[in-house]
Amino acid sequence: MANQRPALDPIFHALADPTRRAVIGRLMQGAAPVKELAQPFAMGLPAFLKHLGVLEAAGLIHSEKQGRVRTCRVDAARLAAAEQWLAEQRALWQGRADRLAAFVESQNPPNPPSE
Amino acid sequence: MANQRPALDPIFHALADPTRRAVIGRLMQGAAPVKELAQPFAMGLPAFLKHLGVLEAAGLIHSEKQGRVRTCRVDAARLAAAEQWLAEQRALWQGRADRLAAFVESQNPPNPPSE
DNA sequence: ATCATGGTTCGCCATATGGCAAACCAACGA
DNA sequence: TCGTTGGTTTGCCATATGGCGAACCATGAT
Repeated sequence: MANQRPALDPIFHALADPTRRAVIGRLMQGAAPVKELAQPFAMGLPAFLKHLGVLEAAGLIHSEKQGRVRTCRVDAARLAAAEQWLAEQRALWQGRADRLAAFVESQNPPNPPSE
Repeated sequence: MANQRPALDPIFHALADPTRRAVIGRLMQGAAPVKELAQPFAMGLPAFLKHLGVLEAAGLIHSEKQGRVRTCRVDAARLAAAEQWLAEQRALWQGRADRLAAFVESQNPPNPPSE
């Protein structure tokens, strides 16, 4: 389950777009063909296919074509890789000595350690 | 506490670069001036300052200048925003009907939701 | 006053990104 | 067979990104 570290660059890049995040959100609820995925968006198919290409290049989705319909599904493990990097950073931050001090002297906390 | 949802686009975009992620990782261990942050990288200062600008535009870091030294510190809450989005997606995925079915299939059958 | 240091700004360039329109291909369905 | 549907490919364009070098400030040290 703890798969090797995939390239984070393309993963984060793929997530840095609302269209692509929406596609992820949709696919998290189940696989779907391209047309259905594209339907909520105003852009044309070519532009949308580029987004799918970015997602697939990042390994966040896989697609399979049967007949003339291409069905896409998400690869949750790749998303987890991004989440894991973030969790690691947070662990670093939480382990900091000055945070401990700041927590102790919580007189006027403008940024409490609330995740 | 429940911070409002910052724009995810610039956050993920800022993270989609190894230089910027390294800066984050460095700053997670404590604040640092620009020169020290830039030192590990091969690029020139102008290019590096652009990276800092991207990070700061995303709200991931703040910087403050005293004398001629600019000191940067990280804003962990912004990172948490990205982490939270990912966690939400994972929750969606874990709640999926077909995943539930796959699990139930080997345990006991409460009620299979149709799709 | 002068000089070194730490940043900053300013053009400039190559490439990547995100979008379009239009033509095209491959499978259904009638 | 022929039209429709679902995707794909092919230019093409505007803007953004990531890097450079060089000139430029402002502060701290000598």
